[in-house]
Amino acid sequence: MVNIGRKEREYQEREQRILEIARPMVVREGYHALNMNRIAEELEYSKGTVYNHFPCKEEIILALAIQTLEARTSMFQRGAKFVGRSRERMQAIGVACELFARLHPEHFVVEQLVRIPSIWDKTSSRRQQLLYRAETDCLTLVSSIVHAGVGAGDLVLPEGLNAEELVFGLWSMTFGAYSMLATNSNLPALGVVNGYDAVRSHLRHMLDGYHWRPLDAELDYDLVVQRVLELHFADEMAQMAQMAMAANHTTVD
Amino acid sequence: MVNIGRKEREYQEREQRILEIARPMVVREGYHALNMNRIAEELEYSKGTVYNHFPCKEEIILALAIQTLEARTSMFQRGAKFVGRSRERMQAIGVACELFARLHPEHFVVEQLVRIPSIWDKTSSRRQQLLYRAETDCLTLVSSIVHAGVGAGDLVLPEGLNAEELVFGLWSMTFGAYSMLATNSNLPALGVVNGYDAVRSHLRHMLDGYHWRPLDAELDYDLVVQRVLELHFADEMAQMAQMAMAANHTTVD
DNA sequence: GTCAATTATTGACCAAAGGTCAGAATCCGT
DNA sequence: ACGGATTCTGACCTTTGGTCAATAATTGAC
Repeated sequence: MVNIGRKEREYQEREQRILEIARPMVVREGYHALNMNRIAEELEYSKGTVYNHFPCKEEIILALAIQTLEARTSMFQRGAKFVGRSRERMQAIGVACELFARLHPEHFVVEQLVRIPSIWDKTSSRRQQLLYRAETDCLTLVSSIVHAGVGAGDLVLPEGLNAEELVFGLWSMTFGAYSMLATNSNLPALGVVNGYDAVRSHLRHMLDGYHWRPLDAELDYDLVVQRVLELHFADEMAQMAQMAMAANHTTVD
Repeated sequence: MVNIGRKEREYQEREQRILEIARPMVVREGYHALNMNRIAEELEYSKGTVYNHFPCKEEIILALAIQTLEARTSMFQRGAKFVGRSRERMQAIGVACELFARLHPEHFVVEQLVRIPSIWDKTSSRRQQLLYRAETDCLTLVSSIVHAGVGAGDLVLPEGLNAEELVFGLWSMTFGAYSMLATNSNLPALGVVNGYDAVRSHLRHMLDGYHWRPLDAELDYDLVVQRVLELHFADEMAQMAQMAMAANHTTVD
């Protein structure tokens, strides 16, 4: 049965290659440039073979979105390893979330696309379930920290709001803000100078509003961020520094 | 010159009709169903004439988005008429925002679409400027309330955060949350039972976090919402009630 | 090693849809 | 009524998502 194994492996590898080819197409040139002919060409297989893997173009988008979510969850998991009180660990998730958005803006484009009804509706419910599963995994990770906070007595949820709904709020804020930062070039003209700083401030004040202890005034969360970065995201911090340097150079030039 | 006037008027009316035809197409059947041939057919003019008005399909989406933003701004303006302290007036904007999202979910689809780079990039910078202008008008209205709050001493903005960035936070939260509520049917399964209530709670707690007086504990904002609805959105309240009744009926049936 | 059955691959083909433009139709001032 | 300007038309072109009958490759029984 070693041959069946090889076949299967080759099939999986080709599926990955299709996604590797498709992602930069979507990211660099937009949804319209995602072209089945071009994918087949770059893959060096015929179009029919590509359609053997994905029944339609939209299914590729969905597959990319699932990968994206998995990548984000794994980033969140690294943040969640931070040892500390519940709100510190939530701050660690926030660090992971911001890093993910800033280092991999390409993932965001895909997440926005997959929400478009005319794209979503063309995909198979099998893969839709996979995305839902990935989404659940990510949300469960975050809401477990909320539950821990409630359990430790650091947080009291107001009546009529459950832990998942609180996470929904954090998710909405980051999704909305990072989407706009990635796509709305009018923001600086509107007076939004540093969007990422603003998001961090909003999240912190929102959790303060819910009285999640220790409050911002009771603990230096900037220090927590520093420690999270050093302990769990050293590589990403270096990448960010490199990006900042590159940006400086182009500004100077 | 009365004839030139008539011509011009007919041209404008036809442009409106194109948008009236296009909106339900996008809303009911999605972006893919927005079809220039069908528009021409329903308009009872040839395709070339439609292209006289809009150089490409995407330009129609952008025009719809501008209309949407104008409709939202006018709703916000009605809310802003509420007489009270700054945070009460911000609450009135919140009421307008939620009503707009719930009563006109079709507008949301368009706002999401126009952010897609592959759509945005195909539009004329002339119309892009129009959208930016409409966006500025809306944001300015809201940020003027923040400024009023600061001026009255009810709100002290933390260092490094300006009024526009605070509004950006409210905007991100509502945009992100209402987008997801409109497109992610997995939310109830994730535990998000009542998304709209959650958003209201988040906004309130966020503003509490910023210590915008009077705090939630110092004033009954549910009562403010009631008064805003009665004073400025009586029609919309009736519509909501009707929608709720219709939903009940289908549930019962 | 051979061969038939099964499976995988191909690329010509189709239909749908965005976009163009030369000519037809209409309008308008004289 | 006329001629020039403007507007409108729809046949036509191109691109591209998607199909499927024909072909090639693989496999396993003998």
